[in-house]
Amino acid sequence: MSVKHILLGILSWRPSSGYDIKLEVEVQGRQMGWGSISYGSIYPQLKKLEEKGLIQAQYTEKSGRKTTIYDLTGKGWTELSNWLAQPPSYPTTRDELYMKLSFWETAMPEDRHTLIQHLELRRQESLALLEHFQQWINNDRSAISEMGKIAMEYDQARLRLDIEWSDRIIEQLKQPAQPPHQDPNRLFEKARHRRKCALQQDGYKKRNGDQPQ
Amino acid sequence: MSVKHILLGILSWRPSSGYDIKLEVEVQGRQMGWGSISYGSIYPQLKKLEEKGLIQAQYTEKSGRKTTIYDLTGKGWTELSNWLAQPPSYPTTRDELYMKLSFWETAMPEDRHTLIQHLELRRQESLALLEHFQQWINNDRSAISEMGKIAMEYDQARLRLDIEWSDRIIEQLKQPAQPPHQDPNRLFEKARHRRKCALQQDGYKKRNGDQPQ
DNA sequence: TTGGACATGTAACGGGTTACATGATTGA
DNA sequence: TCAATCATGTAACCCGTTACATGTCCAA
Repeated sequence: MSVKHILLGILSWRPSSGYDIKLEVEVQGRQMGWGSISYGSIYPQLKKLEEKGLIQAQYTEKSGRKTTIYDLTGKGWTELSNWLAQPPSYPTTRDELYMKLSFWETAMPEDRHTLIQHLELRRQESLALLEHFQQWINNDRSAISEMGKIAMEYDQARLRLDIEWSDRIIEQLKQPAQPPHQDPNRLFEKARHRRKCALQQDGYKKRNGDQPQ
Repeated sequence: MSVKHILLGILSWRPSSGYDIKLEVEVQGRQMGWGSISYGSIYPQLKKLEEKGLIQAQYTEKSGRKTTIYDLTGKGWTELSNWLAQPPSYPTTRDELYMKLSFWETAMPEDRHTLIQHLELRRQESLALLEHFQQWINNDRSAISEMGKIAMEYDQARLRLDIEWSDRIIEQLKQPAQPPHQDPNRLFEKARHRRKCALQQDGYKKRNGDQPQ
């Protein structure tokens, strides 16, 4: 889950410097849905892993520049295996768009246009990622294992679903607003009222130069 | 993206105490893919939001117990709207299973069984979540907006895809191992060799009581 | 009368990013 | 010679969780 394991994993592919790792994560991470990892995270962690004897430094020259290449030790390989054998925890995604979708009705029901823009942005980003993928998977430069391929195909399927749903939601948002699917306690009505009152009161305060507290 | 906005969002649904919010996030968060938020995060943040004048406390009695109910102020509502109007950032998911899938080939290619177990666990978890959803969406107790419904349907579609793919991958893993999809530099071969050497060397050290460093 | 839900808090810690600092090499 | 890339690091900070502390009310 942590940077530590990602580093061990990347080093299992090939011996690398901190700089290499950063680049690798930048590229691979794009696919995998993790963003990049900062140097402030990588270098200290590499030191720690070396102290623990999980990786080993080798000071070499690489095209004229000196760099420190790390590789896994036996202990490192077994540590990596142990981690892989642990049952993975269920992923949690904090999708800002999804959250905004859930709060939209109470906070700004009158403005469907902005929400459509958000969805179009998302659609476009997913599409870009999908294309990036499609050219990656057969680029003949990168090593892709049997499982790596499966994982990528799965990712592509997910992206296609995302795009499909973006379209579907945009379509619906262009139609006139529907009443809530269900609302046994008239919550949305109340929320709208609370909002109106709160905004009015605020306006009143401003007009009279009232300071809160 | 932060706790702050989630709190404002939840409070837009209905005025709530810190305790209420925790419960709400527990239930809703299940669906939405965010986990829960700790009290250590909620209460201090509520104080801060009150200081900033985004929310307002009201000390009341609720079925015999005194609680502090917060509600949005006008300023709070506009802050929430402003946030909603910001283009959402593309979500990053750190899926441990996905990562393990990518590292599996180099670190433990011989053990496909454990990986199958991971996938079966994932399949089962996704299925449970899907069922939870299906009963939620028509429970006639919760308020579900037009967009909330769409979001949930999208989630269900995603979960069904996840389950479908778990099955597909499990199926493939039960077949004999395939060679890499592509590997122009014989990376996987090399990795296997590096691993073997590293483990042997480690074994050697142990046999001779050699201390690292 | 006791355990469990309700209810609120805080201090220490952890894991990460940001921003900053430094310097070597290379190609335009 | 100057900008870009390669390369490594650190200190301050941010945001959140964990663990702990405290107390009330209700039902079995």
